[in-house]
Amino acid sequence: MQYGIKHNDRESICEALRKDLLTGKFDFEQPIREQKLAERFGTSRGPVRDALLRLTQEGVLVYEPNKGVRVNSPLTDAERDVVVSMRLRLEKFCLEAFIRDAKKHHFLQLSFLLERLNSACKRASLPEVAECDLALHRYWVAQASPHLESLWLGLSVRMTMKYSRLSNYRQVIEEHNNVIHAVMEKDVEKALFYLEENVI
Amino acid sequence: MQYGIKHNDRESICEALRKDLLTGKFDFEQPIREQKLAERFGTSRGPVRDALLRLTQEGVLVYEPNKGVRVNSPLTDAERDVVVSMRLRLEKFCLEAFIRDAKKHHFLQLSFLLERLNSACKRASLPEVAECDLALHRYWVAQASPHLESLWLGLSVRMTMKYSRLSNYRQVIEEHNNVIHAVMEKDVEKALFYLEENVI
DNA sequence: TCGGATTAAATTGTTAACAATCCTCATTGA
DNA sequence: TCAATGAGGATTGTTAACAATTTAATCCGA
Repeated sequence: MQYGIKHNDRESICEALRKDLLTGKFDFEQPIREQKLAERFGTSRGPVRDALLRLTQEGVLVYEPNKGVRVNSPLTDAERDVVVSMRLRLEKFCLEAFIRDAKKHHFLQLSFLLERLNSACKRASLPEVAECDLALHRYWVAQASPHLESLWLGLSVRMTMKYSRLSNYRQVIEEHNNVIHAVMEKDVEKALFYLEENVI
Repeated sequence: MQYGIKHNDRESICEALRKDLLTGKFDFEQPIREQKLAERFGTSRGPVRDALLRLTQEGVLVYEPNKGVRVNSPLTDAERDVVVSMRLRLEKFCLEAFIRDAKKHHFLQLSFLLERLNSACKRASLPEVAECDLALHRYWVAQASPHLESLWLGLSVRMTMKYSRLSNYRQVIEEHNNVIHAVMEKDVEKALFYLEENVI
């Protein structure tokens, strides 16, 4: 299943906003207005509120009663360290399970996602690289444990927001190639090693 | 600040539902109807939808487009292990920071929450024990890192749902006494040791 | 009797209007 | 001049009605 498929408004609005937030299109501390977003997405305020509520729960936005939401302040370095180690713990578990159970078409999908990341890097488009990077990691998490997917998403978005290592495109490709080749060879040790290198 | 203060409908509905879900008042697999909840809480479906959406994001409920939500299936043992270790990583970080920075009135609040847990245990009321237990842990997390509070909540609720060790009331009190006395003495080592024993 | 199409009911998704709250800024009075 | 006050607008919170979708029941024909 692709992530591009949008079931309803609140889903698609949420994904679009998350993308904007990850690439820094909203100012910190500046409130985000529901009406404005509703006009932008061509809906009423209802679905927009749903999306904002969800992004609040993910920690991307922060909410004050009767005042709306604004971009959350960045994590401290110490907080980020904690989040990174939690994400690693989670993603290692999932990657191991993925390698154990993956069938041929899963590997195929992986190649496809890697190629998409590759192409985004060549175009040097930061928003697309960020999206493809997350989509790739998300794939093995979702396959291995749907239960933990939304938990993983919250961690990843929050730690990606702080600062993005993604601007070194050559390195991004290199790192993911390493991980995925190890996965293809079903070499758990090596895959986890490269993953640790990648998720920092 | 107390958690009992409700800013608006969606907050209070969310807390009430979470409490019910933690103590198993809804059947697995049985869909949860918005209209029914709206009548129960004396509101319209709007705030109910907000609460359900939020609980979905926390992983307590699972959502299917056009079909509503139902109670999520429990974690596998392996998944639960991962969640427990993540929560421990997070909570150790927070408890350490809390001990470092806490002032007198924080300790006072801690005593109050411990007393509330004590009293709930004496009354042998499982829902209240569960709530007081979470409120206690939540306090030092919220104090140490508001950023990570909602993340912590998701982890805790999800792992508590699987099975509750809380029915052994004597042990609950014992464990929390140990942790909090260590905190009061600002003995980080000991506090973390007892916390590890407590969060399983 | 069984399977498939059709209709009706129930439920979720969306919208626009209204209520409540917050913010801005001009006015007032000392 | 400056702080307190209050009116007005802007924004969020809630509601009820409507649209779209799913689920259940009915009917029909083989």
